[in-house]
Amino acid sequence: MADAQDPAGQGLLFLTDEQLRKGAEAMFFAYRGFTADPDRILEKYGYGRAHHRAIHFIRRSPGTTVNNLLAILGVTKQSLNRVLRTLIEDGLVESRIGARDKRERNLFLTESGTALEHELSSAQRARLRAAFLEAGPDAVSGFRKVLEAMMDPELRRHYNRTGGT
Amino acid sequence: MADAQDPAGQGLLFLTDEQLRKGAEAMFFAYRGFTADPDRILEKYGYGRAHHRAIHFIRRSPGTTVNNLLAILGVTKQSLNRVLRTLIEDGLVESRIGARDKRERNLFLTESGTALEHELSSAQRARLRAAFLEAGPDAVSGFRKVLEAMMDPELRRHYNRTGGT
DNA sequence: CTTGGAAAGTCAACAAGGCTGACATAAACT
DNA sequence: AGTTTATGTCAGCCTTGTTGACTTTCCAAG
Repeated sequence: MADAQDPAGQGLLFLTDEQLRKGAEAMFFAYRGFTADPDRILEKYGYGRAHHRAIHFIRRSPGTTVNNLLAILGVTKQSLNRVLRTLIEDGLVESRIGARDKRERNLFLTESGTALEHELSSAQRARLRAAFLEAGPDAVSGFRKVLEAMMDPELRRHYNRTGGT
Repeated sequence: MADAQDPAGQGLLFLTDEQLRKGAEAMFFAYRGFTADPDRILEKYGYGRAHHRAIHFIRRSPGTTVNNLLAILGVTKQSLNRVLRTLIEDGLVESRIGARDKRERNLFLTESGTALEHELSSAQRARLRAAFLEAGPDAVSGFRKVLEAMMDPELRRHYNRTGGT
């Protein structure tokens, strides 16, 4: 029954139900580790993961609009707005009325917003750097390949819309 | 500045800040895809991700105790208890008083609990299977290696406590 | 120039699922 | 007998998600 996915038994052992379940658990446990360090930092400031996500994507695309952020984050505008409002009130994010289209708001990190972004991403990158080093470049390439294949097509577009070679 | 992490410029390009940020986004977008299918199924039954996690780990270790589940899931007993109570009331999970230690409760999936577990894990495995196939066995190996390196040591123990070769 | 619709913001209400703290019970251990 | 452990439960709080209704601003087409 372990070979239900591989009746011929030749080389598809990485697709057995057991291997797939194991992959699912790997995602679950790894994601916990992935968010653990930023979560601890956010708590100091009274923020949550939602604030982190907003800050991250504003840094990635300075001047991005609320609508664009909504598409990336996949939440409702009311939910995002609540988070954004506190960040603006606290002076971490600046919302400028659009130049071309004045209905739009262009979002930027302020100096202190940039500082928090850096604190958060430093911690997260440290964790990833250690994992990447331990696993090695080939493993990292595979990691990226599998994760990309796991994304919804629409999100995959957003993922590929950025820089890194 | 792209090479701040690789002053020598020789072969550590996968550790640049840009690559690490990209890896972080990969985790974020992929996790969204990873949970999307089960989330849709859970909604049909009025459950959430918390129920899925409980069901998953009870199936993985039938007869597991509440305490063990708490350690794996990393939530408070009040939070887990709320989820567990609904699953027991709905007849998806059975809670038997421990044989050796009568303070403990041993948790099992009932027939209908097993059915829901199967529906959830089927959807999740289908997504993973497609991703694994697209990426190939070597990529999958790297995927697993990086994710394992990303876990907190304590969770890594739980991860390695199970079966799959 | 008016009107239709898109972009954004706001208010209210609600739910899931985290959390803390306090307390109850039963069983096991010392 | 007294303490510790495992579990359950009540009450209350927070974050972050949801829906629905409504307003304001403003672009663009008729």
